[in-house]
This record gives sequence, structure tokens and C-alpha cells, in this order.
Amino acid sequence: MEHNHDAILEKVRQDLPTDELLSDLSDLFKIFGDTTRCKILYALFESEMCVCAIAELLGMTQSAISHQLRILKDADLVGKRRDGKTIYYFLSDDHVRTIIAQGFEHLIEDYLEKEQET
Amino acid sequence: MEHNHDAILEKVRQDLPTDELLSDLSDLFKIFGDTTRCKILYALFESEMCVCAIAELLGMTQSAISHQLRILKDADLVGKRRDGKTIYYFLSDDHVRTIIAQGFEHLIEDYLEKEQET
DNA sequence: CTAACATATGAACAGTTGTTCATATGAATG
DNA sequence: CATTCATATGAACAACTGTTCATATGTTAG
Repeated sequence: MEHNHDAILEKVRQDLPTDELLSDLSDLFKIFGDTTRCKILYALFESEMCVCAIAELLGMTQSAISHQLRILKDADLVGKRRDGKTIYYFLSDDHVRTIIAQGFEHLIEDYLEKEQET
Repeated sequence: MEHNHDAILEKVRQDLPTDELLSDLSDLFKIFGDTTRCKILYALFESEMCVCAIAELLGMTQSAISHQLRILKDADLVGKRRDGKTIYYFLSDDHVRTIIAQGFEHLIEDYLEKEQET
């Protein structure tokens, strides 16, 4: 850590968001960073679903799904509505779609690049 | 898990991507799901930077940064170029910007909604 | 070739995360 | 109002993650 880079540092420091905001941001992405949760969100692209349907779809415990749905709900990525005994979960806004779509786009470009290399 | 939802299940099953793709997708988001890595990426929005500059910027060990840069490199989110002893890291494509921008947009809308509630 | 600098890497450790199991809540039905 | 179904929750445990410390690699200057 000897050579000088004060110029760049100062420029970057000005535009870097606050620690709090960056922490919130990574917390948001943390939520997408789990296969189970990605599957749930993707499933909800189609239509709202009840907990047991999701559990059946993913071949997982009702408890496991319920825990994950709580996390998604806390982050305002999904909403829920009750109909009798059943509780239906649904996507709460379209950012989820856009974020996941962007992720896919990056993946696909990566795949294409790696194909070209051969 | 008693009531019937075969109709929805079948519909959703058709459009659900493969486990492998969804796993790659969540692996990608996992990378954004860490404050240090988000900060690094954000810093690289401005300009390429060497490892020690990033370390100084974030007030972290050179080693810690180096470990994280490896993860970002492995995921093709950043590239590097050597100039003498120094190695400069830079964003490898614009998806990073878009993904992070979308994340921010979701956060901001959340903040606005919570303000309205009061 | 050696010293100094910039970065990379591996092992170790603490902290976090996702699942399971057991159990609790809450609504409808007879 | 007791039972059944749908979901939620808490504790516990294994697996994973990020940082630190020590050390290795690789480059340049003298």
C-alpha cells in the first residue's frame, strides 16, 4: 500500500453510496442468492400459489417453504392473501422480474462467450 | 398438503427453468449479496482500480479484498490487467450496472412506500 | 541476484444460513 | 367445541462464508 492513488480515491469516495444503503442493497441481493427462494419467485411469475403447492412443486417440506416465504415477505418481494385456511403468496411488484431477467441475461451472455472459446 | 392444485402445478412446472440454471442464477446473485463485493463493484463504476486502492478505499485488508476480487473474477463480473507490479481491476460488462441499478430502484420504492405509511 | 513492493493463496476461526423436527396458531367443518 | 387442514414458528444442527494471519508468487529497481 505504498504507491499513490489519492486522485482516484477522492473521486470514487464522492460517488460511493452510504454504508447503510450498500448494506441494504446487498441484503436485497442476498435474498436472490438462494436456489429455493429463486425457485419460489420464479414459480410466482406464473400465478399466485399457496404454501403447500409450492412445497409440492419444489419437493420440499412445508416448513422449509414457509421459512423462506417469510424472508421474501419481510423484504417486500412477495405479498400474501388469505382465502379460508389457505394462504396465497404472490409477487408484490415487477422489480423481481426485472432483476431476475437481468441476472439471466448475464448468465446467457457468459454461456455464449464460453461456447465461442471452443 | 391435501387440497388439489394439479392445474397450477403443471402450468408452472413447464415454465420453471432447470435446476442447474436456477442454481447458476442464485450463485450469481449470491455474489452481489455481500457488502464488500457490492462496494468493490460500485467503486469500479467510476474507473479501474488497483487492489491496494480498493483496500484503502474500503478500509480493509489487502488480503480480504484480494479474496473478494477472486470471487468477482471467477464470476466474470470483473476483469484485470497488469501494469508492472500493479494489477488493475475493472468491470467486465454493463450487466453489473443494470443489476445493481435495478436493486437500487426496488430499495428506493420501498423507502418511498414506507414514508407514505407515516 | 537481491530487496522491496503488489498481489495471491491456504488454513483456521467465528459468524451466518437453510433445513429439519416438533409444536403452535388459526380457520373451517361437522 | 373438537377435529382437521393449512400455515407459522422456534430451537438445533450441519454446511457455508468472510475475514485474518502467515506465507507464497511474481514484478521491478538497483
